[in-house]
Amino acid sequence: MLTSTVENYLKALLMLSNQGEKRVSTGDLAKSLHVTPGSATSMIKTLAEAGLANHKPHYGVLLTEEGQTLAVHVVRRHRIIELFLVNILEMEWDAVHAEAEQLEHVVSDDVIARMDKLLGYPTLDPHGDPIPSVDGIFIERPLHQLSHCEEGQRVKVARISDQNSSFLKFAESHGLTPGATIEVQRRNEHADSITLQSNDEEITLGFTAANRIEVELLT
Amino acid sequence: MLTSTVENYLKALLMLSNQGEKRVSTGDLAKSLHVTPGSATSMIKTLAEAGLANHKPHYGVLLTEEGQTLAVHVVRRHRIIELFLVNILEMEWDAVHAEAEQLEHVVSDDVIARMDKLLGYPTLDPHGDPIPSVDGIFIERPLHQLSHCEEGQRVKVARISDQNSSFLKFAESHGLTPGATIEVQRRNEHADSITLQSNDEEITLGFTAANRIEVELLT
DNA sequence: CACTCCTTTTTGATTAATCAAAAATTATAC
DNA sequence: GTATAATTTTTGATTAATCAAAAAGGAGTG
Repeated sequence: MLTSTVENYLKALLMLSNQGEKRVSTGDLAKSLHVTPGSATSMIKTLAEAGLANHKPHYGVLLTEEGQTLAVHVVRRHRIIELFLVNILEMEWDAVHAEAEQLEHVVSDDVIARMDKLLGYPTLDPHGDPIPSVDGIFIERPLHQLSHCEEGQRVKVARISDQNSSFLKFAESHGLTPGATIEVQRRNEHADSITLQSNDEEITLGFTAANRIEVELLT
Repeated sequence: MLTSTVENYLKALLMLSNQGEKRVSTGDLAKSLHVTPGSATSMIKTLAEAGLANHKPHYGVLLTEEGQTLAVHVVRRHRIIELFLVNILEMEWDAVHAEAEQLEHVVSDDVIARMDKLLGYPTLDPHGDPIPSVDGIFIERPLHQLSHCEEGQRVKVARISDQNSSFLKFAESHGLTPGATIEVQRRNEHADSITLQSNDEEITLGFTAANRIEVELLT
């Protein structure tokens, strides 16, 4: 069996490579896992020896087919657990990421299958991220970044791609949760900001924050 | 935070000492955790240095107040998780022990509190073992060992004190689950066996097996 | 008291994961 | 085409947990 640490490296590699599209640098990997570059290098070697990654020294790493499959399964476990914690145990959506981070490494496939069933075979987690199927298929929707929307555009919030608890709390407090409908009032390139109508309040977000909110365009 | 390994040693010490009644020998501890005596000795030292256990070299270990409190909390987590897996996720009662063994080390107190609430603040786990309260109180019932019951005695199964999956499967298949009512038909000291009427079948158990079944006497 | 037996402790090695700091490599600049 | 900067890799140490095997300790027997 894989250690939690190995699973975390696999998951990070999956994310940083954009599901295997591009090579990942040692430095980026190290940063994303909060370890030193030396630690990343040595784990990369371990993964390569185990046939889970492909390493060209000084030119980055990429998961092998096998590594990618394992990584996708960790992501699947993570997202099913998150939804379970929110829907069944009624946890706050900003707290479940940290909890799932721990559970994903120890929960058996049997338990995941039962959670999946109890949840009605969901396809999206509480943050709007797709839940890969058992055979590792991601169903990606064609989404747009809120930061790129034009004035007057009405949109449906589809996904918050930031797991930071305080950002999630902030988003929720302004009605920016998956499923919510909002309208872009104004955008100001110079001020680097976009103003939205959400429920009956008006909020202005910087582009960096608006970047983390993905939407579906309406009408 | 404590490592899973430390938590497992604490739990084993709690059990082997009969909730702190008697000192535990290094050998017994090692055996119960499937490690060599040397490993046990070195962990005992670690626990003693951390103030979680009291070690008299060559004369056994005992948990300190602090160690005992921590151990009881691990047991509480374990048993709530077991009941959750059976009642909410509908797992088989013989499979939940192994799963809970993993989960007990990573599930947060918040999740345990939510499971506890969802289950209706239960006091017994699926095997009839008491679930300690948040403040560490065990409610022990006055139970009898089935092996000591007399002929003609009608009893209610209260607890199966064996977590072995195949034994649990066997017990269940003969109706020997907590809550079931059975009657002692015969006991035979020489044959080391006891014969029971359970549902509409008759089964004979050796005393060793009957020892693991605890009961409440009826009428 | 000495001898043996059994248990416990100690010692030295190993594995996974990490870090800090030194060395090597690649990329960039002039 | 050498020097400089940035990144990556290597090296050597550390920590937690373990094992195998050697050494030490306690208990019972004669």
